[in-house]
Amino acid sequence: MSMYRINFNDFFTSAFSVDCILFGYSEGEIKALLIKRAMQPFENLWAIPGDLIYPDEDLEQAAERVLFELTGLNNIKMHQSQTFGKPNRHPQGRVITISYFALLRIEDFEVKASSWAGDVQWVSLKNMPDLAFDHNHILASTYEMLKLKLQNEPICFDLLPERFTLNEFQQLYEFAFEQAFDKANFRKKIKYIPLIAHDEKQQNVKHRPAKLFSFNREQYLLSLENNSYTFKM
Amino acid sequence: MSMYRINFNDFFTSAFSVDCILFGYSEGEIKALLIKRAMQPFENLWAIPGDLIYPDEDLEQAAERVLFELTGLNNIKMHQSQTFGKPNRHPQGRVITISYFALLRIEDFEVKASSWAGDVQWVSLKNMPDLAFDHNHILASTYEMLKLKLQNEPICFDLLPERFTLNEFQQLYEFAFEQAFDKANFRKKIKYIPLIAHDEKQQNVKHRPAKLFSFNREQYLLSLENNSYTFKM
DNA sequence: TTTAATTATTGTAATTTGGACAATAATTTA
DNA sequence: TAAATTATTGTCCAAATTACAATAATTAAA
Repeated sequence: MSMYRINFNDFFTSAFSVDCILFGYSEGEIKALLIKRAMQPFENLWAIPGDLIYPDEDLEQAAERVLFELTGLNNIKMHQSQTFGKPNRHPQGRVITISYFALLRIEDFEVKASSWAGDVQWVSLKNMPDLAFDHNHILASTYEMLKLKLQNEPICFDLLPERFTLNEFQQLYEFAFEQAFDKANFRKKIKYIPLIAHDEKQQNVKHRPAKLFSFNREQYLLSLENNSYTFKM
Repeated sequence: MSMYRINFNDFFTSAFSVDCILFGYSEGEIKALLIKRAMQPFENLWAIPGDLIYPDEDLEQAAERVLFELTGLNNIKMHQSQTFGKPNRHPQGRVITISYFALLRIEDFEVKASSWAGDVQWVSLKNMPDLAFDHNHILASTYEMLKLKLQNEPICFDLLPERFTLNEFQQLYEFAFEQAFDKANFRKKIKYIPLIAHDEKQQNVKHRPAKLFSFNREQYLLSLENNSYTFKM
């Protein structure tokens, strides 16, 4: 919670806000973290966590603060996506909003509604209700950006558990790109991605357990410097 | 020139601005259109054309208006890139700026400094002076975005002349990606890009003239609908 | 008019990648 | 112990990529 909460009108007639889109992956689906607004306007509607930026605050800092205040998520490094500023997107005045996003492992974090958030929940992108403001638009457009990044940067490993099976890895891409891949060919495709093969195996499955892998980030960063490998899916 | 020009202080203590980055290509180099500021702050420094957004104005509309007011360029469709908002990036108060960019053929447009722009000029990215505000940073970061788009969308044809040789086409990519390609292999790479081969040939060269091509945008758009081809370099 | 110089354009052969599909391996459960 | 299930590896063929060579068209100089 911030030290002070200034009145809406103190932001004059124009104001900036940040909207913080958290993407997670569980049960074979990509989900976004939403809050239920316990405040006018759009009271009781689900929304992307977001709020106004203080006049002396850096954008990225604001994104982290707002996310923490509403959901309890702390120290999440956010990436800027796009800025939305239709003159009437906010019913109470001119508010231009800068959207930020981050990816995380749902099971690694605990979320807790606070401040004016009445509830917090992970919602599957395939099952999105009508959201407050232009948040459906913001979310859809940021998801497109996520999919683009999934093809060109190894951010998939921020969504997968720290140790994953090659099948889980494949399923994430099948979900995002809405198409099935051949198992054998998928393994060839990822041949050069630096992975660590562990001795450990999948637990509690009713069939041959798969080997667990993790992403070798150190080696990846090295290869970036060398220009010896560029991630591509 | 707009109908009215409100005082800087009328934008309260916080304001939005747009910065309009125009990329062009000539003499084998990618260039950006800059203005010389005839106004404080940073008077006489070169800068990206940009100005404050009116409180009731759409962002994209603002970008087009500002570009026109400062450079005379009319009806240029701009694409959003990123938003910059460090609290002290503007010496006279809090200004968050949303950067937009567009590509055009330098020889197809005439630019003319007006409003508070003292001069306008195309400047090679390889030879960029110190710019006003954080404009070097904004420009560099938008150029990165341009390079990404050059790989995934056929925007190269917005930079090339309407009719171009395959070599000019190749040189544009060699400039952007700072690497040489094999001529024969480049032609294989672009095999599926829908081009129209004209009977016309290059003029005034001291050697065998190359055939001229143009981009078949209609066919490209059709193939987008069919999902029969996706541009990739 | 011929020839050298220069660049455009096309071709070839070896290698690598990609996709379809089959075979084998390891595990659980009945 | 066998059936079921999924993991993992292999094979074959087509397509793309790479390096490099050959040929074609034009200008300019001899």
